[in-house]
Amino acid sequence: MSLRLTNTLSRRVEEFRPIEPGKVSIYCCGVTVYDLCHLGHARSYIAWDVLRRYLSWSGYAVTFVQNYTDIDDKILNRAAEEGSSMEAVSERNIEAFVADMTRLNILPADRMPRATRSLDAIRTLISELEAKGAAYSADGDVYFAVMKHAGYGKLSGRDLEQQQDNAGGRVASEEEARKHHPFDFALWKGAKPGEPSFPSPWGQGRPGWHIECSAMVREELGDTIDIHLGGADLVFPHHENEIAQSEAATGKELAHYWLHNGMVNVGGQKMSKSLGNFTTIRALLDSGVSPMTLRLFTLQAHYRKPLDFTAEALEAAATGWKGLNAALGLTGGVAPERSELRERFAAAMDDDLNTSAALAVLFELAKPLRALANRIERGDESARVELEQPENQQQLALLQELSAVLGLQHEAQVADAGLSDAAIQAEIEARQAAKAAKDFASADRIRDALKAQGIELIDKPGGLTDWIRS
RNA sequence: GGCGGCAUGGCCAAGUGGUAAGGCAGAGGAUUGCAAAUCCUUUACCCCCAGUUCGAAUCUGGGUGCCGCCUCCA
Repeated sequence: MSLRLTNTLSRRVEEFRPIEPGKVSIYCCGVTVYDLCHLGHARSYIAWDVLRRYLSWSGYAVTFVQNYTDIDDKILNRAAEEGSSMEAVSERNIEAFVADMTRLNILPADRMPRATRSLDAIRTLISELEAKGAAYSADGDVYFAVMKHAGYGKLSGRDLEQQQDNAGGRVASEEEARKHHPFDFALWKGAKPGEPSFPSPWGQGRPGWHIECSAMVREELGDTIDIHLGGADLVFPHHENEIAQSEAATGKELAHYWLHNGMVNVGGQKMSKSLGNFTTIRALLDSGVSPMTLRLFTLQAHYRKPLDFTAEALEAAATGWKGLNAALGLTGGVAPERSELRERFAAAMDDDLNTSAALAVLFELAKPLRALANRIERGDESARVELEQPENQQQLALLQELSAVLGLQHEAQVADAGLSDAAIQAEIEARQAAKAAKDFASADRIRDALKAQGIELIDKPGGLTDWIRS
């Protein structure tokens, strides 16, 4: 079986066939860098990271491009608020983006173009559209004429005639007045006083949001790419407009496959900055949730479905990850050539990236291994011997291999600088003395005190006590 | 109003015609001074109604509830 993906264009699951055998070009809509990334971004980029890892694992040479939108009203607003500049806000948030993605073990894109560095490509594209009569200028702005593009609406299933009379939510503005059609959108926005602007044939100004992506896709990957990625909230208008611009200019299909991830919800509502119900990636990770827990949490659901973010679900993922992590902490092994479990894993992933089913394979692989790992942790030498058996070695290597495809990697126990090993050992001995004297109150006090410092005691048969940092 | 999607055990979540994966929680057991941790075992007929079928969670029709997009948004 080969990879099948849900293509938003057809709203169906389609077999994946690359333009060039063995190669895949991917463009992923990136972030507007006016603030820190939240869990919605994490979910999206984890999903696409897994797609990319799976394609690579399957033998494809993947070229992955992701953009930064570094000029936008929100960035300018933010800069004005804090009395800094557009560049300062962008740079800071790009740095934060890279740091957050790195923590989540998301592979960096092969190239990460920025809107402000792609101005030539943007201006060229707008000129072409203008020459083809698909764009018109009005008072320093340039708009795309949706009525001039026959395929408009093909991605989002929108009918211009039907939508026209309902403009609910649309705000009447000067900009609206300049448009020929309510769905027309700005390719170039004339400069406003005090805002950064760039020269163009239409005067000083800056690019509209949608044209940036069209230009960057083309510049980095060409007229037609294999896969275009993004959040479900980008289907309309962003991706619809992107298609219209690119296809009107080149006359070629922009992307063969459009994949969209579901939203992260909080209390049944979409997590978003405008609703203010968001948790940033770093706030969550800094609160003690491990990056791999977050990864597991998102991968337990299918990427297209909404994912409700709750403390309970996260807690469940944390406990689940603990088991996988224990098994992944083991070393050694040689993966078998063929394996029924590897085939099950691949079959699940081929089925529109069914990571939930793929994870079931990992849990199955990990089950006996984590038992061994935990026994070894507790000083059981026979477990060490069992682990050496070929069957376990193969299972371990396979677990490592498949986990890597999902970007799941072993997390070492968090080092606790607070207590030295010797100090902990001394406390354990004090507790043992108390136990020997049947002074259980003191013994419990010592145990609780250690636990409060992240040291967990494990009583073993024979009156011995091990400890681990929890 | 238009377009799209979802509804599976206490929670999360796979499964798209052949009799319900997996994770968490819970229960029982082992271990422990008691715990914790760990190990073993274990728990569902799929929102409602009607229909198609030998057979449906899975297909069709209707209903109910929820969500996303239509305005910046992963």
